[in-house]
Amino acid sequence: MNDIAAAALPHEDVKKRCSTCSLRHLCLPLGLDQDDIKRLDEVITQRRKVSAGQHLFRVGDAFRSLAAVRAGFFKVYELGADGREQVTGFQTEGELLGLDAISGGVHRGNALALVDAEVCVIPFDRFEDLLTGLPGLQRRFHAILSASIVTSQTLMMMLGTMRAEHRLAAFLLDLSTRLGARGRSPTLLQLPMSREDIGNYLGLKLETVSRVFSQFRREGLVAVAGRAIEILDIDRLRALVSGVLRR
Amino acid sequence: MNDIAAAALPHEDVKKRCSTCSLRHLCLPLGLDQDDIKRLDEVITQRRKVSAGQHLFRVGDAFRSLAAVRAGFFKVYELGADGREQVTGFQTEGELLGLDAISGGVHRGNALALVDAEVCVIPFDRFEDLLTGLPGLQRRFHAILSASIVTSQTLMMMLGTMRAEHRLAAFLLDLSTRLGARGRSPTLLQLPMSREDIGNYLGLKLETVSRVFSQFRREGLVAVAGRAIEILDIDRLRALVSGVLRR
DNA sequence: CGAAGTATTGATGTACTTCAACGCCTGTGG
DNA sequence: CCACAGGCGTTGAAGTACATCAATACTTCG
Repeated sequence: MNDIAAAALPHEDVKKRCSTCSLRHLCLPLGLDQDDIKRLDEVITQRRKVSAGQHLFRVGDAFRSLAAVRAGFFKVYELGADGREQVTGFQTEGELLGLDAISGGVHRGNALALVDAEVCVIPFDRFEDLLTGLPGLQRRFHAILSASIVTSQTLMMMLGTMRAEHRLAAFLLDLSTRLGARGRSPTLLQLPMSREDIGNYLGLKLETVSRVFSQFRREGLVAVAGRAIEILDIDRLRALVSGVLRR
Repeated sequence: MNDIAAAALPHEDVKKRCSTCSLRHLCLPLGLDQDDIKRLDEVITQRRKVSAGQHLFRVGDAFRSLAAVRAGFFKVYELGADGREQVTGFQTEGELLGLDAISGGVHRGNALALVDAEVCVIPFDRFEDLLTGLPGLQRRFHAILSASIVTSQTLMMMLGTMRAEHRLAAFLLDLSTRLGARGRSPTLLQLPMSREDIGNYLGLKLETVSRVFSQFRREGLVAVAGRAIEILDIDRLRALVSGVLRR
């Protein structure tokens, strides 16, 4: 099963798709002309490398800028009053970090790089100023914020109503979709996070995650080799999530 | 215990606090001058009454405007693929409805008035145009969107890590805080929603909600008379949520 | 090679659900 | 006015999905 591990995550360079940063990539279809892009480039100048195991920011850090992930994978998590951890999301290429810190001016979560990563730094003051002159970009930014609300609500729905197998299926499909949209293989996934992280995100314990993976393997839904996952029957996975397959 | 029912929710008029609408109220501390307020008033002209049991919008409705709740209480819920309901939030005075529809242009949830309600209609196109000219308002709007993300994430955390009693305690405290901030009693709550709605929101069954209410009553944390709730020991309730009181 | 982190699998425990019965309240029609 | 139905809430008994505890294997790295 080592072929899976080898084939997943073709980590070639992503620079072709966005010359400066993923946010610019997000904005290109918005009718920004050369001038607008130049102004955007003037705001987004700084890049930052974050190696695996390092934090990009931590709870309580002053919020001064958003970060657009250029490469790599982040886990964002909070710590409850009694120290229990709750993972609130996994962010990869083209996704923004720090949106929840705009209100409050302080980061609410810890952003940890799960693999070596790189981000574009977007100073928020200057970015907001820029928005007032670029209605298309403003509109886009509001849509991004709104989409982030939708993502959280979808997860809420999962945590509130779904069973363990449905949650894991939904998780795999979400990852597949997001990676597929970024030109990666939608069926060969190299998970950057542990079973414990997945479980934490899904409101499950790591043993349960492991058991469900094994169950999926037995049922021929996926091939599992540690953190390398191949989706074998995406239709049945989808059917599981949509509740067509009840027990 | 009828005194509780009588005392809760003094439903007198709210016009004193915000002459046109709750959003304007939100914006007043932002250094908007008379001119700015006038421009805001020109955009927010329409009000709409929604009587109890009526929907303000439904899934799939075209998104053209946000709604600021002036009075009453809404429940926003989604229906899963198989018809299961998931309540994503309860909105009251001064809170916005429809933020999740900005991306996509279509409402993702159903907004149902639990009691007679009234909203201010905020045409979103014109509102966005207005933002470009009013940096303070823009900033405030971004903060509102961001706060909405935080709210969802907090609920995620609850659903993912907390036990039934902790969830209900957190729910009561959240309600208490929000109503308190709006000049209502923070200890005498007249819940506008059923046990089933609460359970659905918290990822629990209605029987469980009922049992936990009874448990809280036995422990002297709250007085319960149907939907009229009096918080008797807010400190112990807080201790429960923060995990200080483990079993 | 040994140590530490990570994953799998089994046995047992439990928090919550499900099923069911009953009481309370409100409204409606005879 | 009372009878009765339907919605909502409470409480008990039994069932189940997941957690917890525990043993073992795998993977990585010094």
